[in-house]
Amino acid sequence: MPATIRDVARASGVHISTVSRTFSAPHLVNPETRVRVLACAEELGYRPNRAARALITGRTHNIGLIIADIANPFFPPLIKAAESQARHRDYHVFVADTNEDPVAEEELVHALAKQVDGVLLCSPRMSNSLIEQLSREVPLVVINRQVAGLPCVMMDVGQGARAAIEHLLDLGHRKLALLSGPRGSWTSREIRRSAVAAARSGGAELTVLGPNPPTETGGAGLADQVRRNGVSAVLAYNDLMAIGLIEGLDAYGIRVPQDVSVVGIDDITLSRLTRPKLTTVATPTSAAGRTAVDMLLQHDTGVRARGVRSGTSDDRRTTAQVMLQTELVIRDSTAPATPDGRSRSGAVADPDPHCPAGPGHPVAATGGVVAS
Amino acid sequence: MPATIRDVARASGVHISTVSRTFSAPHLVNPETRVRVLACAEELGYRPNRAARALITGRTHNIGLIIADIANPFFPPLIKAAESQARHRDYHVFVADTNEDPVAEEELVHALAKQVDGVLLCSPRMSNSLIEQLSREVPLVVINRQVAGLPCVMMDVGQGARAAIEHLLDLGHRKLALLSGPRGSWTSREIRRSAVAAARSGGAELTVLGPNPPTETGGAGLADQVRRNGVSAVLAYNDLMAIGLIEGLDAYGIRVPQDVSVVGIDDITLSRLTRPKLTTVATPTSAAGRTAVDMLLQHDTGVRARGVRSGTSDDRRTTAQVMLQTELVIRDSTAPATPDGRSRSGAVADPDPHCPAGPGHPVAATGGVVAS
DNA sequence: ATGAAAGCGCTAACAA
DNA sequence: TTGTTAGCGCTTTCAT
Repeated sequence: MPATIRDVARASGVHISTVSRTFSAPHLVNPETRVRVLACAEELGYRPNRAARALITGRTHNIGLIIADIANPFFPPLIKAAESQARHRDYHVFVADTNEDPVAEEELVHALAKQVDGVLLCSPRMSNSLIEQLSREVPLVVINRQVAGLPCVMMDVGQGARAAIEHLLDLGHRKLALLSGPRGSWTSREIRRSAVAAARSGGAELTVLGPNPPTETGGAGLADQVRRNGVSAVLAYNDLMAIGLIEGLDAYGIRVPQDVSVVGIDDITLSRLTRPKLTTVATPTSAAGRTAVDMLLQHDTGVRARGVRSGTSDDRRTTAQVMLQTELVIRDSTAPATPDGRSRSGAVADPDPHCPAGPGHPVAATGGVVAS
Repeated sequence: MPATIRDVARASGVHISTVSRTFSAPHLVNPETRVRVLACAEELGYRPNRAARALITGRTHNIGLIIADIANPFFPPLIKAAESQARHRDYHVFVADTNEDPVAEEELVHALAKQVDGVLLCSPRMSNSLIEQLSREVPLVVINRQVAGLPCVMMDVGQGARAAIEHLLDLGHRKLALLSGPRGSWTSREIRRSAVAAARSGGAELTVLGPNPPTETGGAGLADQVRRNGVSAVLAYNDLMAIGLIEGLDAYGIRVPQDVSVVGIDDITLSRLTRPKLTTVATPTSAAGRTAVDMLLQHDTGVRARGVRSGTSDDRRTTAQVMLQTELVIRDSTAPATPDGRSRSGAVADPDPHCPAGPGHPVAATGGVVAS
């Protein structure tokens, strides 16, 4: 039986409202009284019931985090950073997994709406209009997607994809392929747009393969197509697909980077641990998680004034949109093309395998506001 | 302004208690009325406020999941499985990360207690007595640890470690090392106990190195010690450390498995993707997550009878303890020892790298009750 | 089958 | 500075 505010009031000989103030507005209570109340509360192990408090204040001190696939190694660092940041601000986090299913996404927002002060929508697959509509039910911050009028945290994968393509171009590759991501993914569209443009302006040919599930299996399954297309270099939607592709190519006896160069996106931990180590576009996922929480909580004064059911919700937060920088990290899965269109094995392809881990590749996390 | 029960009552011309019944006890309401109420609710987008409901029923329909480190690839599959299972049963999940800190663990349980119907404690680092004490504040299910009198979900790492050591013994290794895990880890103690016993009964020498942080870095940092100890085979607390160790050894020019054999524990996705592919003890993490949720919710009738503040909480759940099976998965990081005490490179060390993925290694997830 | 009324734990005017 | 009172959204006796 957890102690209630009444137990504490009784024990310390004051009215419950005094106990309430002791916790939510300490400066309004006599220091001596406060000490006594605090002592009794401590004694009884009393903790304010947040749900009861929320009922009247309108602030739950909870947030929701809706994730496309928790088991995808791209997300855990983001979840970790978001949870950590939220807890620093005394918020708890509901985490929910949609399995990349747009319908589950919507249902989850509805279900969570009443229990949270806001929801972080991470890599949503639903339509823009639906997202806008849901944002009228509960404050939303969108991660990995741009939605007009809503606060968004994006990573500049467009710039990253361009850098990746240009790197491949520099290495002499002229016949490229792009492994695109899931249908409905903003990130995938950005990558595609940027990659196509970069290839064109570089006078190279780029074949788009997809859409595909953003998994290792998704990548492995494309090995045959990549082989038959006769491309010498591939950019994948993410590291998982890139690694899957490398495995798949390996099964055909095609070596990376000697025969084909492969670039991933994300720089998940895994990408430093496979052989060859993956050349990839690092995305600042932890920073994205932190930033999204900050944006959500920024204007969360809560205080839905008692009884005031304003028809005009003019408490619209300033809908900043933040674009986080990405950075190309060159490792061992890319090498110069040979005249016949294949990669050439050489120094770049086989760096000293005995050199220690090295200083690592820093990830730029500087955010620049691109809209407001 | 979300619609409340009163709005629905007004719209459908009934009393709020009828609306309430429509949702929580539909059979008690006239079918025609029910249809009308439901229609109005739908129209208004009404959803019962779970927090308000919890205030009176005592059931929040939330659970807490406390994780040692979300970014450790061991946990995401467990989180995913737990969240999925919880949602199937109409529960939402708070996820919190302790960063392996026992103090954070305790604070988190307190903070979450009022908002959840129970907490899953995953790989807790705090003391048994504290866990028992906390379990009087909120129902607990302990994962990856055995605590007398409490429901626990364990994975049989003891048996796994024994199988791993025996595998190494079979390969002819006689000078072994164990990389132990974090201080306070039940899993680490079990592994150690079992590995020491297995080595002894096999007449082999086993050096225990640790405790260590359960990370890649933790493993890499031990390469020098492993080298100087002149062991020919190593069992690591987990795959991350094993992979880190392999990297670290590589920096010294020591090859795995030719010079040293390495076995991990967990079978995280990563372990199939590194070179060499890691020999490891597969632990059924998804099954553990599902099972833990089931155990927590099994007897969750909730209904803390109104006003009845029973001093004797005799609603103690049956405290079953479940031990999930593990399985040794032999891949490419182990090879026969040579007479001089090093591994010999050979067929086992270098299997056909071009053979496709293969059927994969199934993970036994059959749970056997070992106590009640 | 439905309504009336009390109350879960708490906060926030308002009074004193 | 403290107490009084009303009530957040909901469920649950108890009547009717």
